[in-house]
Amino acid sequence: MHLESLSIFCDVVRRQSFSQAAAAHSVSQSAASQAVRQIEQRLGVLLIDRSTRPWRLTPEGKLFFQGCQEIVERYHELEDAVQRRQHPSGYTVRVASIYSVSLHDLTGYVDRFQALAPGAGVDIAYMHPDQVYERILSDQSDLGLISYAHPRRGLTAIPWKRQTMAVACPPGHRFARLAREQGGLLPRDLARESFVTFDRGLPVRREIDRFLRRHEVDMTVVAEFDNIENIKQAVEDGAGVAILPVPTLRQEVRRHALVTVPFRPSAAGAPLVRPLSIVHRRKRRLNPAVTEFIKLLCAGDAAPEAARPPQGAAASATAAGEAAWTDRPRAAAAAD
Amino acid sequence: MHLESLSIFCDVVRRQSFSQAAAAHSVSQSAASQAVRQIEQRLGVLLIDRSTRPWRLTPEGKLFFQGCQEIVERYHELEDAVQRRQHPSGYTVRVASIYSVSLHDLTGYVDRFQALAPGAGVDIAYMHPDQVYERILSDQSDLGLISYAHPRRGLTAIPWKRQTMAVACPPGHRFARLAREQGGLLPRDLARESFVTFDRGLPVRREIDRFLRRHEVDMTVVAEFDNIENIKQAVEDGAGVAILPVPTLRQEVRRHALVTVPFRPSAAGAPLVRPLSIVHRRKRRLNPAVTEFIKLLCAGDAAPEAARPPQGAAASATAAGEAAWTDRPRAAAAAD
DNA sequence: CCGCTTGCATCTCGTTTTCTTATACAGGGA
DNA sequence: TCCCTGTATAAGAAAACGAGATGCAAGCGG
Repeated sequence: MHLESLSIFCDVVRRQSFSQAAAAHSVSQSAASQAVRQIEQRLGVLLIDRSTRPWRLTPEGKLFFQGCQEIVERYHELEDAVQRRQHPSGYTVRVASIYSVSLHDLTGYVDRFQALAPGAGVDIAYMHPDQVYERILSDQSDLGLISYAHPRRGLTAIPWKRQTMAVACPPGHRFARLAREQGGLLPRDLARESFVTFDRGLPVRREIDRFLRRHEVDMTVVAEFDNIENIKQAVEDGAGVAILPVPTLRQEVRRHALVTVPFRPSAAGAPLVRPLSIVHRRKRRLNPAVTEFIKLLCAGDAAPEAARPPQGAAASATAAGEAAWTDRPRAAAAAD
Repeated sequence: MHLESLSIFCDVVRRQSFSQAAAAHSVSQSAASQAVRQIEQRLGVLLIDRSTRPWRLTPEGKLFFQGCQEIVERYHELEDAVQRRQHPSGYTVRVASIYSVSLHDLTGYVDRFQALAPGAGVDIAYMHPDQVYERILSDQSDLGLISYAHPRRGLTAIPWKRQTMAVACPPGHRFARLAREQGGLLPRDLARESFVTFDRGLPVRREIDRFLRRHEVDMTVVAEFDNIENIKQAVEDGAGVAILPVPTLRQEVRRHALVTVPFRPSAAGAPLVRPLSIVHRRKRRLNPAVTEFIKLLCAGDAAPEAARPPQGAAASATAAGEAAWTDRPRAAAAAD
């Protein structure tokens, strides 16, 4: 019997819901249903009486639930204990991040983490997204922070943040006035504007293009770069405007080198966001310190459940290019 | 994590041997090795230090072993408890058996079982082997007793007995004297003898033919039946001799209707035996009462471990047509 | 009273995992 | 040194798993 199945069963009972338990375990409702059924079949005992609505635990179900709960918990504690023994004092969580997750975003978490777990440390390294994947797979880092996570053999991604994207332009640009006067601009205001953007083939570029196409806006691409820094530089130099994640513009805005102009909520479709994900090696139990750090990262954020929104349940948040995933053979690398 | 893997790990530790633990769990040595490795990989911790010989548990391994042992045991108890609650008092073990497993073989076990588990009962039904399979698969019986068990989707077989086969002939037959004077006969004594045997296509027939071929004996087949009773009748009627499992001849020998003439241990190859197996539905946890009954059946018999002998380990017992199996798509039905 | 929504079960099918067989490799004993 | 025993590893096959689609039944709002 799979311990994960037992855990799902416990969750189903606690939440009185298959679908919620499924979501909590990042599997489809179907999988949760099958997991419980499998237990029942193996035991030859009905644990949940589905004839009544809402369903109830059978007496056997109650008994099994109580035992199960303890067994699952004990096992998790055992794993913790074994792993902690290996790293007796503190453990340094090794994080590999893409450049464009600003230091600023992370230092807060790191401080809180070190306060919370004295003796533990966090070691953050910034690098190209391809390198992030590599470091995770080669076990040089525990966690990776990337944007537009895409399935890769042996990796699991947890949705983290969704950064709103806005237009960036020099302070003297006519858009800057628009921002002040109207509080933002509409996509069609961008028509025929000079545009500095990402390389074709990057997921973020595809998202932006899709957005512009949806709003039937035609911009004039004057430059393409494979990273945000170059784009910002080009915009500062007056090459044109860009569409970038707001948090990545903090520095430039503060020193008045650039201005961010948000989109005004428009009728057509979802706003433009850049999804950031936490990735880690799949099928591997994370060190307690690492788990703690992930919890911290996710706490107070949009996605507290480290879950994929599968099937019917909560499939809304997924705008276009992004969804939580747990590896799956495909291709291409994202850089931005 | 699979509880079965944890259980295997515990067994590996207890027996200080991967191969023995594998055998005890009816899997290949390879599978046991992989199971342990999988646990280690998931934990990211080495549990067994293989650099020394014999290998030893690492400190983490010791810790994990202790916890594991308890968790596995607790889970088994939980399953027991849940199943027992469903059948509060006694449970009747429903056995489906082929005709030729004599009542005599079983009554002893049944008595012992009822003494051991008061309140429990055993319900034995005799039928054609095809029906035995059917009853197991349709959950009308808990256990089946069959000969020459062959893989079937959804069934698991446990080797039970290996019945020695001998020549059966009328008391007046010349073989009867041979038996008295020489204590048995050699395969070649059978040459050109009139032979009553099983239908072609039955596994038992194939085994017998193989045996005769190995000893280069050519018999004259005078009649073929698909069941033992008819064969015995024909032999009693003087149609010829037959080769049958000794225990199935008990009645006829006692009332001096037939004589069994054993084969004298001859040089060439294995003796002729009929393997009997206990089959049950696969992937299904057996009721405690059923487990108990199986234990009883196997106790004091040749195959105390309910195990297949895979790979290097203990592959000896398997003569020719038989091996323990856990389903596997093939075809054909056995009757005898 | 009826169509709609919600929640779970079931089916199918592609993917992943797991297992077996075959083989390599390392220590220990003759 | 060579064989024998015990474990690891590789490759291919088989089984299990899980997602998505669909079915179905019960509550719910009009």
